[in-house]
Amino acid sequence: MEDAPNHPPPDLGHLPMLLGHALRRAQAAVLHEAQAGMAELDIRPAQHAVMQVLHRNPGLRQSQVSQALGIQRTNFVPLFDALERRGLVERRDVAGDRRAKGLFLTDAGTALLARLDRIQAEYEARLTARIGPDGKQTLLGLLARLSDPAFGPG
Amino acid sequence: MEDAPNHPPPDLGHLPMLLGHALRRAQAAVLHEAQAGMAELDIRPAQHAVMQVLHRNPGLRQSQVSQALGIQRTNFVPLFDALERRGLVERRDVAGDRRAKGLFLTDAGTALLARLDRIQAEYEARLTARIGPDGKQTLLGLLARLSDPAFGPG
DNA sequence: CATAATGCGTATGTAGCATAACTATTCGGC
DNA sequence: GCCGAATAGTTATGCTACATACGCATTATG
Repeated sequence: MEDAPNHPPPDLGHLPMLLGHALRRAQAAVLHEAQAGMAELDIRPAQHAVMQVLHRNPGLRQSQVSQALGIQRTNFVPLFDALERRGLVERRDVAGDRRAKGLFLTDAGTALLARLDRIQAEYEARLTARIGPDGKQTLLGLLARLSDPAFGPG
Repeated sequence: MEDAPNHPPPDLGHLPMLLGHALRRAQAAVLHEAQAGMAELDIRPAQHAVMQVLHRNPGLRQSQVSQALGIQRTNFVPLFDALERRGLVERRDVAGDRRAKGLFLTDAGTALLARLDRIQAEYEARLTARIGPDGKQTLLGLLARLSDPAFGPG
């Protein structure tokens, strides 16, 4: 027959009721959609986020950007290197502290960011369509409380 | 001073309003908590899930288990190998199909699973406490709709 | 000025996820 | 019965994410 072999779906027990499991699956699905959209531009979501932060905060130090995004300083380096090799961003020396590097978007980076933002808006809209605007707000609130216990019932 | 340097928090723009971003952070936080609980037993969440499925569905094939959990067949092998080396599970030949292997928990595996389930219940309760039982149900519903578009508004 | 702390970078290891290719076995059509 | 397609499992490999330890230059502190 079509594609329904003798696979009676296994009994997953209460696994679908576990937050970790549901989160993992949802995150995988969403990530997949995000990557599909940006794959043609060869930019990963984390890199896009970096570019967005730099657009609003030119000159930030690496440690500030990576901390703001929850990326480890050490893993930030190759991620940013790849962007710099493509001429989308650059490190400039900081006046007054010769250790630090200020991070900036180039013109090419700013241009690409505009395209990325448009793509992002599209799939964000697709996702929102699945749960409705209210659902999205509710979801964001719940996720924030899970991420950061300090959020309380806010 | 303590640990409040001259870091004025960067402007993240609408990044916190993005589902992908919020999901990634929440998933990282929850995964961290899960791993912390099971680290002492040297079992990872995916392995625990496999054991749970086998407990309810003894004799399942590898492809069925991995498909049910959203793991690729190919990555399932080393994951299961590790469990088998520890004597927690086993592969048995299947009558009627010499290609297939039926998967089973051993007694040791069943015993360990009980401990894992208890640990899991604990941190699941901790997580639920952060958002309330209603919040959890709402969250699970929204995540399911994100994961699987077919879920519709059902 | 010696020492600690900071900002950045390198090296390394592990886990997760994905693809291609292989063996053994079973199935389908003839 | 035989041959090609499909299936179950496995191996090999690469890439990304994430974590830790360490080193180097520079700056801050006492």
